[in-house]
Amino acid sequence: MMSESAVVETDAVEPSKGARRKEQILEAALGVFTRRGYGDAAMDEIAVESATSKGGLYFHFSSKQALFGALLDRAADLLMNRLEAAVAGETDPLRRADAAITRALHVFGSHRGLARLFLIDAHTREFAPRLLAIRARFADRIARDLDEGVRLGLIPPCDTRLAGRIWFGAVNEVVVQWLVTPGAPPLESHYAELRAILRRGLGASDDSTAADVSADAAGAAVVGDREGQL
Amino acid sequence: MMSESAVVETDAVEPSKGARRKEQILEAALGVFTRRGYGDAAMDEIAVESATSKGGLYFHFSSKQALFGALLDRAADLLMNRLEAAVAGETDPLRRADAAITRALHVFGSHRGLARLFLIDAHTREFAPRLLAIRARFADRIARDLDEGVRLGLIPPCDTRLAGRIWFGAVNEVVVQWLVTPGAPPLESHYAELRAILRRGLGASDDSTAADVSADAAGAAVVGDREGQL
Amino acid sequence: MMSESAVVETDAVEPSKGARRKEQILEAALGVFTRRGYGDAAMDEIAVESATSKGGLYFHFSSKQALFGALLDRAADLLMNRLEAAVAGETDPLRRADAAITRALHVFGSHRGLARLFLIDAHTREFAPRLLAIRARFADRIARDLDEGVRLGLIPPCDTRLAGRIWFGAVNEVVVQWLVTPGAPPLESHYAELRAILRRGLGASDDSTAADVSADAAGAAVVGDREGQL
Amino acid sequence: MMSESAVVETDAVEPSKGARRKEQILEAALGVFTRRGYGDAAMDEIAVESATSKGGLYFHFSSKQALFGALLDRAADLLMNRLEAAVAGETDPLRRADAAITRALHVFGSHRGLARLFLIDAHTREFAPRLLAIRARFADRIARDLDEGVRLGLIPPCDTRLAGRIWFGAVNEVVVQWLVTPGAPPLESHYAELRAILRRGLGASDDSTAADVSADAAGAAVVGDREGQL
DNA sequence: AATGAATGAGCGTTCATTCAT
DNA sequence: TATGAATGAACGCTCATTCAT
Repeated sequence: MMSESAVVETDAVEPSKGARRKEQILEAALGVFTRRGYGDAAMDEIAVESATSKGGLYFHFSSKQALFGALLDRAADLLMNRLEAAVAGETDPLRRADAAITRALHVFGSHRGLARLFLIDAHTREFAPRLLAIRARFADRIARDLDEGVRLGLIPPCDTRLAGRIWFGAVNEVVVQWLVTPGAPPLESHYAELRAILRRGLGASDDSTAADVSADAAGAAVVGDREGQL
Repeated sequence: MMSESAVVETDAVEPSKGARRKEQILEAALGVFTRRGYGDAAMDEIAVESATSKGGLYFHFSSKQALFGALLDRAADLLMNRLEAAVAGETDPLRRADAAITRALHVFGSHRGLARLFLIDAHTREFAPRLLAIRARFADRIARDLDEGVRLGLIPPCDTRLAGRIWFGAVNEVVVQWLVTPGAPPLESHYAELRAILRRGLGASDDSTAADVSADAAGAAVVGDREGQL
Repeated sequence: MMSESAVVETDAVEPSKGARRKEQILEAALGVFTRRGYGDAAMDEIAVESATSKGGLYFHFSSKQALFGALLDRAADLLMNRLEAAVAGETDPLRRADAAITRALHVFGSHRGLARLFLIDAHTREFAPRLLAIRARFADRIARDLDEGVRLGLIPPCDTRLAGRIWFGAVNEVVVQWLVTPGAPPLESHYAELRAILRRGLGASDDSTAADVSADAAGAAVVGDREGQL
Repeated sequence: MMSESAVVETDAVEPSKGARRKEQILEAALGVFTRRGYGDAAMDEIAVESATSKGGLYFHFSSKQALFGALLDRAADLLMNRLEAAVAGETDPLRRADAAITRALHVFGSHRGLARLFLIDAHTREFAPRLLAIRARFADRIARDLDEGVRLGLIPPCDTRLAGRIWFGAVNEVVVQWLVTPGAPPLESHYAELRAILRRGLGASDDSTAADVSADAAGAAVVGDREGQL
């Protein structure tokens, strides 16, 4: 309906043909990297899958590494935007942190490919700095809210940076286990308890009325497991 | 016949020349995989480093993958032995779980290469099942103690498997961040707070008299950063 | 008919826009071929340097080879014009030959890039015939004067074609050595002795009053080392 | 007969299989480089022609450049050995220089491929230093004898290094013209006059009794145009 | 006339694996 | 057992050339 064209126009006034091509390539690349892992992904396959040519790939991206990097950056931006959006509706700092984590779980849960990219494939010498930055952004996002929580007396003082990392690590591991376990129950089934454990770990009271992601997921286009899509 | 018992002996008493050769190769392989990552490690280099030949490598291990797998298994066994040893001295289940985690941190902290291998490089399609099993062993180790803690009323009932994963994830992330951050403060500086957060997360009282790693590090042969050694 | 004279005009009066474009491209091409050598010169770079596009290049020249060929021809014409001009002022045949060689040394000496192009890069199967023709023109130029010298009894009869080649070869080698020797003394420092050796080789008396290049260099626009310019 | 095994043993006691392989490759490489020029020669073709595999090529030579370089070095050594041998029989310095040049003409004349390699293909940025060194060796060889000639008063003093270059350049050009001219008369037909011109150029008397190459070519295995052979 | 995105054959190089010795 | 020369498929990347606009 109306909202559809509205959404399209949000991004830019009709993406140029060049931009669309680039998008095509990124999409194909996500698929191939996801399926094969960085090392085993062949530019040839990405070329075929994106219905272009090897030369075309190199016209738009200067190298395999650059292509993967672009994918990573784009995914990071998107993820952070999602988190910011999820957090925007909350004022209580702990509930903001909650919301960020829950949304992250949610996004990864509906995008296995993205999750693989981020949490597994990117762990290579050459992408370490980029990945480090991304993880830092996430941990900061959490730590900032926790700091605020400390300031308001909601939780006792602690090393909030470390706590942010712990939270990220916990989410990460839960997602990775779920990623590599075929037939595992949906990620959602762990939301509540994960959240509770993390909150309690910081000495906050367990808040069972916490933000419900499935409620505010309005624009989040989460349809099952749409691989290769963000 | 004769040869069979001979083969059996290789495992325990007087390592045969063949077993020693295998050991030599595994040691060299650990070094190379550690330095270069799985993908960039060359069999050539392992051959040179183990003072054998490429043919020799393939006599003892059927493929690069098999070699890496063997390394992973061996390292996992050693790691778990360390954890069991650390845990053996404790009777209180929570302190046992504590001790396991602290020892894990400790081992990784003194063996960056090993940590990379386990926590990063092994994340490839082909090693997923093996890695999964290893992580499960670790999470189980924790979960078993937590179950006992619940049984004894030390902590309220909870999904202890999930908790195990959370603990592992937290440790994992803290170690990885430390791995990729040059000049980071020693891992030890985070022991206390990490432990506290995790314990509190399960509703246990903060136990400041918890097992001290530096005390039970007796057999831990932690000399600087002896890469390529367990 | 009409169009013919029009075409002719492009060569002399008011260069059409198209001809100017072609000139632009040839100039850029000279620079790039000179800098990189034929094999490593990229059409892309020539396109950028000539402020055109790849398509534009191919509109004016059917292929890379054709472009290089055109360059070679143009350069040859220019070089020969220079030689003819240098020779024009002399009536004594031996001094004419002298002048041609000296001027050649001079032109190459002030245009290293041109020298590379002619004396080195053009030695490829595909340009062999063109290059052969150019060398032949030069050798002929010399041989013609030598023939005249023989006719006048200035030198004893000899194989003047061979002598022309020898003279060219000597010049060539002296220039090439100078090209590839960084910090070599200026080419000029070898003029006198080279000339003497060549003349004597044909049994001519050494003529120390021979044409002085610096004197007749009037129109030779030798400003430092203006690569990419003739 | 007898002499055959004797010849084989001259070089070394039965060339090892590895050395033979290397020889095989060098021979094939000479053929391909000669036929296609350095830039257009494909390692694939060399592999096929040497009845090995691409991997085999790279086992013996670390790169295409290295392979070409080895060829160049080997050829240079052989050429210089030939020249030294030709020179050995002469005591008169001018006749020594004569002999060197005549032999060079002779060797090139019977090995077009070698000539191409040396005088044409090697003129690339990357081989410039190597080539320079080789040319310098040749020019030195000549210059040394000329110096001696000056010392003995056979020729008046002159810049013998320059003279060496001139001689080399003359030979070079005569050979190159012959190389690229199909159906040209044999190089030999120019020996006498070339020699005379060069000698006279230095003020030496024309010595028509000079060393005759065809006479001392005894062990030189010059059979028509045996390309790909040294 | 001119543009520049797109093509695709081809390149040099690598490396896990094999096998005659 | 052990060696190391040999293999060959596969890879990332380049670049002259084409063509819709």
